[in-house]
Amino acid sequence: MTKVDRRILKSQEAIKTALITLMGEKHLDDITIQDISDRANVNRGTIYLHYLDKYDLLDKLIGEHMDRLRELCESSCRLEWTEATLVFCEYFDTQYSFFSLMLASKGAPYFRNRFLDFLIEEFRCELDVTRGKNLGIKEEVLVRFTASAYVGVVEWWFMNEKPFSYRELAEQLGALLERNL
Amino acid sequence: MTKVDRRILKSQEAIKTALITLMGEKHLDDITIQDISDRANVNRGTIYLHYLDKYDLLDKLIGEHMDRLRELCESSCRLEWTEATLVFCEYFDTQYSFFSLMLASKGAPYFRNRFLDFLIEEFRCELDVTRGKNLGIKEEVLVRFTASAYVGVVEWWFMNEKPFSYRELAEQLGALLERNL
DNA sequence: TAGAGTTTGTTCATTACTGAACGAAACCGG
DNA sequence: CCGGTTTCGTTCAGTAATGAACAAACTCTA
Repeated sequence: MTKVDRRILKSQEAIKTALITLMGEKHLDDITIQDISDRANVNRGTIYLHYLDKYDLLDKLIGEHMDRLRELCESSCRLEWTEATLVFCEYFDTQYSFFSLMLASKGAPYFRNRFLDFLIEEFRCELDVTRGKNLGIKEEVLVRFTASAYVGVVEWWFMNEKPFSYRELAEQLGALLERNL
Repeated sequence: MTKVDRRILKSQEAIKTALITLMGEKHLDDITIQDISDRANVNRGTIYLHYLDKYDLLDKLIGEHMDRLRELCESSCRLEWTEATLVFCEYFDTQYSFFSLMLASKGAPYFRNRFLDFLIEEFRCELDVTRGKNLGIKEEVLVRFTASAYVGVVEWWFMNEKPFSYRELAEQLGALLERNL
């Protein structure tokens, strides 16, 4: 990873936080590129230097969060699901405003799918259907089943404004994962 | 006032706030240009593009506050001293962290003098020693007398961490000014 | 649906900022 | 007092961001 010009990092950072705060105020469709550049205090053209359009911007923004979750996953892949889930839920908690915004906003389905795909990918490489409790169950089915369940619970947790701590969430989810994977 | 490139404004803003926060942590003499550029997330050379050195930077920073006070003065020059002082003290209050930092830090004497000079200048053009209560008193003396008194009280107010509200400060100062100018 | 006004996406020349490098000055521990 | 290290102030070629302009697409509303 070669060193990136700080101007690029600063511009992108400003643009991304501008989009996030704007999404807290109105729907993505009602946000113009001008709105974003104004809020980011950046020339309108600068946005096009880094992103195709606002959807690409949101896409990359979500992608970065998924990447960070993936990193967390890799750095704790030796752990059991219970502990790995704790690491995840801790991240959810620290990024609460972002995730709840993503799940609550109009763009929710898009984010949901990105998150689902991410989990499917992660679960797949940690799985073994050739023995044990899952003998006879198709990998594709098991993975989809579990990932959907996972997303559903996380989504519910955010939509209900953290009805309990992220530690409890992790405990419950962890137990259910152990049972199924 | 022609429109300034936003890059200039952003750089200068970052550099100035970097200096202010650093001055809250250590003495100006212990702050290096590198410290400032790191904190501002700006190339070291960029600082030299705008300022001669850290003293010039502080100088310009103080100057801007004096300019703002001068503007306040002009936009309310029709007012009596009591009301004009209220406008001043309100500004002191909103910029509390900056002013108390300036008066508390090692560079205090320098700031004090800038503030004193500013007041002397302002008082001088509002003054009339050819009649009334000040007949016979030299302008130079009266102006210096009053400005020093003013600075002394403001300094005391900041050093003692706002022993009372800025409104009270303005009332008291205003009354004393009316008596002397 | 016509037409006025936005928003978009792109181009262009200019400007500010960048990282890297450098010698010179200042600082500091032995 | 010396030699090593830090900080300074400056140069440089390269790059990112800028404001202005433009035609095209889109969105109102009359």
